[in-house]
Amino acid sequence: MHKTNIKNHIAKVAGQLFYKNGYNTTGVNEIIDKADIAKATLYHHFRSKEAICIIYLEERHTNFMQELSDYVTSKSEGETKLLAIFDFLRELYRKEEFYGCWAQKTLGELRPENEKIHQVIQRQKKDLLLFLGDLVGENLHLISKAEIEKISGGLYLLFESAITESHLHQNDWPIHLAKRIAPSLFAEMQFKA
Amino acid sequence: MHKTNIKNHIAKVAGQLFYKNGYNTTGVNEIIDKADIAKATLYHHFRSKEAICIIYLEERHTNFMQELSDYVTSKSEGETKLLAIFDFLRELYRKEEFYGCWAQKTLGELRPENEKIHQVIQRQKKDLLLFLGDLVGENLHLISKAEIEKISGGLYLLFESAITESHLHQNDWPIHLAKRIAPSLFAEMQFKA
DNA sequence: AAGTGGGTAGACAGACCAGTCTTGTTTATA
DNA sequence: TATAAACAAGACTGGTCTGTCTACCCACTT
Repeated sequence: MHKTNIKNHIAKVAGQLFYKNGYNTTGVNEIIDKADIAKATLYHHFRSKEAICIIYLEERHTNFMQELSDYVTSKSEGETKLLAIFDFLRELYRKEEFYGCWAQKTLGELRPENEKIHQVIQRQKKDLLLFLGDLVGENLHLISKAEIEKISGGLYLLFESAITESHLHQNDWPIHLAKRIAPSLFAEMQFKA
Repeated sequence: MHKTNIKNHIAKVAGQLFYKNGYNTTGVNEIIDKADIAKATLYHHFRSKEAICIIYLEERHTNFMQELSDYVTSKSEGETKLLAIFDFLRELYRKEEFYGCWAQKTLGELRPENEKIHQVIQRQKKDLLLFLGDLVGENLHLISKAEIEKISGGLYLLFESAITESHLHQNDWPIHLAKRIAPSLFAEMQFKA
């Protein structure tokens, strides 16, 4: 273990455990065991378990958005680029250690009075929605903002359930189906480029 | 408290707590406090906390499917009936005590090795999928089974994310949007009746 | 050579967890 | 009226939880 970046190391290990086993069922003792550090070290770097959770959520989100963005950027303009978001999901699904949407999982575990994390997750999903809005705007000849919102919102709904349902059913048919029906969202639209 | 149906009473109270606050963060002590019963009574009726959880999931599901079925039955044939599933969701959303999908919430809290509950939830979602398949078959003139599966699968994906996302965003736009884009799934199909 | 800061190990506190058990009360029914 | 089942109240077991604390180590700088 290189001491250069223990904080990152803790966050990474904790994140893997949170994602796989859930936030509540993962104890700090399990984290320090797996990370091979002392408890005092953990609490030297993080104020609380919840603080680790927030770092975990933000790290995953940043990473996910970056990778998604990189992935679609490499695809050719137009319909291909829009539908590539589902190919990205399929690759994500195929990776070992896929357990659905980390944000939804975490959200479901918290009591409603925990508003801090709820807000973090809401903001992240709005991020995704904005990203899809831009993507639609850049790849379709649309007249109104309303149409962009309708189409990107539709992609968003399909995208989200593709993640969740493929995990639930332990099968990637929701991802393929989402990709297959997505084109009907912009059937009468013209593609750019 | 009428002694006639204490088991149902316990399941109901526990279910409310599980749904609102999460399975793991709800302790049996909280359940017996809120249900106003003794701990021995709880364990007289249920083998374990997990047993209550399974009853809770099954009760919710049965109830939900029955109400959904009743709701759509009352609507006129064709497109109206298919889209009524989203109106049903909107009413569900408006009710107090809406916290998204109980099954997804519960699933996200469990460690992957807990297969029993995972299977229960998988079966329930397949139930819903079958119900939608029947509904589509009865209300659209379709030629192939493949088309029924595509359309009902699409409705399923929209339906599921409408529930989840309306809770996440604390707003019912996902439900309205899902209803609005659903018709593009069967745009070129002919409605029966 | 002394001091400083990030790390280790692990005991500890105080709360809570699921589940068991004992004791006694109420209720229904035979 | 006798009996058994359902329920109440809560002590108790053995364990886990988050978070704090002490005490020590070691590598670095000054």
